[in-house]
Amino acid sequence: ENIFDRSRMAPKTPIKNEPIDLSKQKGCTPERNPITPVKIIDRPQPDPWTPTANLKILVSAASPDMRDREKKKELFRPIENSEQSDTPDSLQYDIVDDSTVDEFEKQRPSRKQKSLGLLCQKFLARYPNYPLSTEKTTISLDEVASILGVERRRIYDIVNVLESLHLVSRVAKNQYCWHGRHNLSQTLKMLQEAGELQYGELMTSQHKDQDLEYKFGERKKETIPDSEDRPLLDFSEPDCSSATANSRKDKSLRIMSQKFVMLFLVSKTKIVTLDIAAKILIEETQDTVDHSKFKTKVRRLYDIANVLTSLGLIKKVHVTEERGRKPAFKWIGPVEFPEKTDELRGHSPTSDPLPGTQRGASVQYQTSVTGKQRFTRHASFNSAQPCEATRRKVSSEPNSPRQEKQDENCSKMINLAAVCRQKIEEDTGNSNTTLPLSLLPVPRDSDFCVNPLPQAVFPVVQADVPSFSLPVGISSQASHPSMPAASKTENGKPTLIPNQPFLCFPSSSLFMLCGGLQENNLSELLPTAADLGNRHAEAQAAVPPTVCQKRSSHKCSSPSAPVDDEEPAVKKQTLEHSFLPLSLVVPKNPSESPKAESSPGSGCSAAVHLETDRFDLASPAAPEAANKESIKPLDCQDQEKQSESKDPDEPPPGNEHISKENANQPFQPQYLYVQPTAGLSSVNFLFSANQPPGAISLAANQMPSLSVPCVMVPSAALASFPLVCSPSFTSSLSPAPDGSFSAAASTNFSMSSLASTTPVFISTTAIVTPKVSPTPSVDPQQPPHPALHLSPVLTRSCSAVKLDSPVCMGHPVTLLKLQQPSSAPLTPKSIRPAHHEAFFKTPGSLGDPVAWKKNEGNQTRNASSVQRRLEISSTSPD
DNA sequence: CACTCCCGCCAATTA
DNA sequence: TAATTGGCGGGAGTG
Repeated sequence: ENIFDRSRMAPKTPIKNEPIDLSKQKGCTPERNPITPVKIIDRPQPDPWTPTANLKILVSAASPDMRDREKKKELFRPIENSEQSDTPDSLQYDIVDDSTVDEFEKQRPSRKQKSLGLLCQKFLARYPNYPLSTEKTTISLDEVASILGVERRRIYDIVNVLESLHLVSRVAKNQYCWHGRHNLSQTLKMLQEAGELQYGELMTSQHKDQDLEYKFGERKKETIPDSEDRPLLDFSEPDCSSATANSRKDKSLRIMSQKFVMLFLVSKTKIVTLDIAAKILIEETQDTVDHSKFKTKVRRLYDIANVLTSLGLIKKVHVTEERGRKPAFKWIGPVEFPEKTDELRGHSPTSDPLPGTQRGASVQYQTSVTGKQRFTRHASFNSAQPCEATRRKVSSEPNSPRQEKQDENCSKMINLAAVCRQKIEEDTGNSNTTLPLSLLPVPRDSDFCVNPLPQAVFPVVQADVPSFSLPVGISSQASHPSMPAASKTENGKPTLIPNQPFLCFPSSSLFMLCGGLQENNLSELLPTAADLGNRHAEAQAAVPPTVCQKRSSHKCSSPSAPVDDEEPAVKKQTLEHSFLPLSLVVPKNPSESPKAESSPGSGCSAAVHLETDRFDLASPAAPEAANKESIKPLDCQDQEKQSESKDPDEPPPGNEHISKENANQPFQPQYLYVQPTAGLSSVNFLFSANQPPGAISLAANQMPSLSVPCVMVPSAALASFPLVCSPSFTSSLSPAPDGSFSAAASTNFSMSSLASTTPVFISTTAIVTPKVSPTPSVDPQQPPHPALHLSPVLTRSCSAVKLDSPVCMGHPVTLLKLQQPSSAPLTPKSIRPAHHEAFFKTPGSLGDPVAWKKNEGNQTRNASSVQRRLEISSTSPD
């Protein structure tokens, strides 16, 4: 009801009997006072107050009961359906009201008065739709239950649905955090996308609902489980989830709710009949569905529908078909989301007139900046929370900031990945190509990270554009809400992102990821960087829109995370050997730096690890991410050595440290070049091995977030491209015009090693396209850019990515092997180990092996990816 | 009678 | 073991 205007928010309030305890509303905005007789109808009525309204008000004032009545009416009326009208309705509505009003007997609490819908309204009335970000409103189940005069059970029903839409998130036992609708659109967008993947075909293929039905029958099998069971939107971490995963927890209401919403979003008509929804939602095959199950499902759908209705997202209608009239619900919530995901999806980029990147970016940017809350950064996003399991465990503690970051990071990373991927495809022209990384957020996978990222968000780089760069989120957004500046993408120009360490070279499908060297500084830098970035961006025009943040850590992981380092390490190694044929190129500086010392091999391994591992992991999030500060050099020997000279352990105070280096010796970044292996055929990765301490770090715990400046180059590309990337990116990126940067820049080229391999150059300096005017120098002091961290998330995303990412749809993507513990072939099937399956299964799916298999196409792949995820998680624990 | 969907048992999970 | 969560379905209101 209140959805649209907050101004009107106040409403309903007083619940019938109970005295409300305002105190409990911790965060509530002051404004809300009770009572507005709101009648809002679906239609946006600018001015709520109609003559009738006044009347109503009076009435309500007079008696609470009356008020209730009114509410009910309001609530239900719209539902009552009618096909719809727009304005007229309201009028009628009012009229009707009056007439009918009397009928309602007030006293006895009719069933309706106890309806979930009404209850939900009351519930919602207590919290602002758009709470100030500053205030965190916590919801105590007990309190609410008592206030609303209902049993807790009912509150769960409401909260679960709200949680599925991320309007609230569970913080701890009995405690939920109210986020409001800030992220609703993002969530919906995600759902829509996810829905398209899952049900899209259905919908598209047939327009009619009826058809859908039929199709469903067939399709149901296919649609399966994996995705289904897990909360699509929950951006939880996969890993975690896997562990506990299946329990009923994530099973029903939440997921059902999301699926239900997805159906609406996917449906052209925006109308979904209950029975169809029920059928679709029933995991089992349709045929098997026993009636009882169906009935149960329907019951649940009503529950959900009531809540959604209260949220103003749907309304009840009836559709008449041959068979008669069937109950149905119509989506009345937002339909269009800011960006179309499609762009990402695959549509040929080329066709895009604008440089997608920019465009998308800009959009996103705006979005984020503006009203919507940056999905990325918004705290509320946290809701995204890590997998439930995890969450719950942690439940006692309120969301840690970390989580937030992670989420954000995840999303950013994903975006980035998506971009890259797309880019690759574009450049390559070959969609089929297997990409080493599939960064795209897959809906299924999305569980983990995906937040809100609307794919659309990703800026897609257009072919025309020479290069694009993605800014990686810098520090956690939290710290910088203002990231926006960075995001502008003004033109497609090259690449540098102010904050962002990643560079992608469009041209040859090369992607460069450049990390600012020092993470440490990031935090500090960011702000500055951002500013600079803006300017810079403007000046240069190439601004990356997305906000990828630098790193992400999983909340799960804590720095101290228990996770065994070793295992991951082991895995990594294994992987290395088996999978990655790496050729490491370590360019050393001719210069003095001792760092160079590291042997390529070592470097490689380290680097590799980083990459690989993180693919999944759940491990502890690298703490580093969390703080910019602490990232230390990884285990890389190289670094260590390097660091030794400096102080390995100590993360240099960043700036100084850096400055020194720059001054004295240019950085010499080492890059690891990963040859395309079977799996990776299309892309090569270059990671710089020697970074200043800050640059690459593997967290000790495996969580390594990788903050590495790295370059990914498609193998093909290598041949042709000369790519230059400066690890120290800073200069280029950072806006700082000062010339500090210069030193570093020119210095290192270590062509030699690279040369052997390819024509690619990586230089310390950032040399990018011409456009980027390298502003000469950045302050050495300010390490302009945060190093890029591949957050676990990212990694994970990579690994996790399904073969078919939604985005890719058609293109099978190969997962990075890195993740795989074993050298097994990449094929999806082979990949999944039996035991994994177990994890994978959802209650529903479990039973039906056949179904499982059936899912071949996408499903299978998905499954595999999922499994993979699971696997990892499972293994590590072991 | 068909829809809705409230109610609350009771199992799974957590604390 | 106690408390939370939440699946589930009987069966009661409503129209």
